[in-house]
Amino acid sequence: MTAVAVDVALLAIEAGRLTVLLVEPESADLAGTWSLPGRRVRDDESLDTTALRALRELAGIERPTLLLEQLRTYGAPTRDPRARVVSVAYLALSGAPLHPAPGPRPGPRAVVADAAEVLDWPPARFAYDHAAIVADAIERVRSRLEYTALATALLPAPFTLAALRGVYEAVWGGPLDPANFRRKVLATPGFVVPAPGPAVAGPGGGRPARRYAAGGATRLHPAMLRDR
Amino acid sequence: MTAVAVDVALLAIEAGRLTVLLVEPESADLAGTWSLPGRRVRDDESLDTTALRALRELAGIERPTLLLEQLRTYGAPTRDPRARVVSVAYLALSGAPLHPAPGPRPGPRAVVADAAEVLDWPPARFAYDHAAIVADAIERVRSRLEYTALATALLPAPFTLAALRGVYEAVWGGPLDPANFRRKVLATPGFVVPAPGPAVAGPGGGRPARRYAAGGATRLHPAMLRDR
DNA sequence: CCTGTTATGGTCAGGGTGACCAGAACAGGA
DNA sequence: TCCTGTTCTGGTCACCCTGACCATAACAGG
Repeated sequence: MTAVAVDVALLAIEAGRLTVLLVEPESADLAGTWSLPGRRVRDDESLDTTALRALRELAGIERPTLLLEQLRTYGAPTRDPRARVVSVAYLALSGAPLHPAPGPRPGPRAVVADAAEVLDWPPARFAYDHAAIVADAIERVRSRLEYTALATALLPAPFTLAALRGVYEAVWGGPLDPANFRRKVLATPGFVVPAPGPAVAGPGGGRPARRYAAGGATRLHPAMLRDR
Repeated sequence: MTAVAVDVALLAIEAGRLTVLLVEPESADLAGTWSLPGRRVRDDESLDTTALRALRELAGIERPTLLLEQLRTYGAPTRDPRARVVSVAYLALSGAPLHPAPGPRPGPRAVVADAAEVLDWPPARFAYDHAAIVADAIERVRSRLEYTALATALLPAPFTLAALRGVYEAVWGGPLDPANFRRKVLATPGFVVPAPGPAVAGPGGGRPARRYAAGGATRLHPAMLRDR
C-alpha cells in the first residue's frame, strides 16, 4: 500500500541570505544525510495541517509561518527504498530569521542552511529526493517574487523599502538599483502601503527610510522581472 | 489507510473553443455527475504513468497527449465521502480535437465539454471536488500561455499564425489583434520557426498564410500578457 | 562643520505595446 | 477580365515601462 506524506521546505531570510531549514532524518540508515521536515498524513487531517504539524513536531516551529503553499507532489516508485511513499511537498515562508534549535528541544537536530550553498550539494547529501524538492522550492520563490507580492511575507512589518529590496537581492542573488526598485514597487498598486511612525536609519547609517507594510495586492501588475 | 489517485484534466481546442474531457463516474451513487478520468496509483507505477493509464482506460486516448504536467494535489479529508483519497491532479493538452467516443468502446461514457460553460456549472454537477480541479486546470492553461510556449502543444504542426492566434483567443476568450500578435510571436526567439511547404488559405479565404512549427523555446521572453 | 552613507526624486534613451493604417495575395462572383 | 471580400503581412506612431545614471535630502559620527 502506498503511503502519503508531506514534506515542507521552510525558507527565510537571514543576514541577507536565503536560508532553508533542514532536519536529521529519523531513520538510522539515513544518518549523515539531511532532509526536509516531513510527516505521514493522518486519516482525518488535511494536507495543510500535516505540513504545519511537521514543522511543529520536527523543528519546534509553532506559528511564524506567514505563507504556506503547495509545491508539487513527488511520487517516483523508488524514491523511498523502504516503502512506496508519495510525498506532497510544501513551500513555507517565514517572516523572521530561523533559530536553529535554541537549547535542548524534542525531536531531531535541525540546521538553517544557506540556500545558494545547498543548491551545490551533491544530491546524495540529502535523504530521498529532497535535493530536488529543495531546488524546486527555491526556484518557486524566485519566480513568485516576480509575479506576486509574497516578498512581504519574508519580512517582519513594518519594513523599509531597503529591507524589501534586501529580500529580492537575497532570493535572486544579485544587487538591484535602489532608485529603480523603489519606483517599481511604489508604481505597483497595493504592493506596499505607508506605515505610521517615524523613519528609521539602517545599520550603515544614512538617511532614515520611511516604513511600509504589505498592501492588499497578491499579484503584481506590472511584474518585477529579474534579469535572465 | 489513505489511498492515492491521479485525476487528469485533458484540454483541447475544438472549433475555436477550449474543451475539457469528462467521464461518467464508475460508482453508481455518483450517477448524474461528471468527473475527470482518474485511477488509483499502482504500487510500481509513477504518477505520470497513472495519468496516461487513466486516459487510456477511461477515455480510450492512446497517445495524442503532447503535454502532461502536474497541477496540484487535492487532499481534503472528506473530498471522497467513502474513503480517504488523496488525488494528484494532472493537466494534459491534446494537439488535436477530442472525439467523444466514436462508436462502442470499453469503459464509461465520455463527453467533450466547453470549458467556458463548465466553469458556470454548479459544483454539485461534478463528482468529488472535480469542479475545483477543472477550474484550476483552465486557469493554469490561461496563465501558461502567457509565459511559456505551450500553445503550440494545442495545435497539429505545421500551423499558421492565425491558427496559433486562435488557440490564444479560445483559451483567453477574447479577440487579439492579428498584426500585433504576429509581431510579438516572431519577436520572441524560438517560439515558432518557419516550416517548409506552401502557404495555405484559411476557411474564410483571404491571402494564404505561411506555415510554422514549434521552435525550441519553452519560456517566452518577453511574455505574451493577456488583458486583466 | 565636515564626511560618509543611504534615501529619495528626477532625467533620458531604448524597447515593448496597443491602436491603427495600407498594401499584398488569394477566392469567388459579375 | 474585373471587382469585391477576406485575410495575411508589414509598417507607423504615441505611450508606458525599464535600466542607467545623476542630484539632492537627511541623517550619524568624527
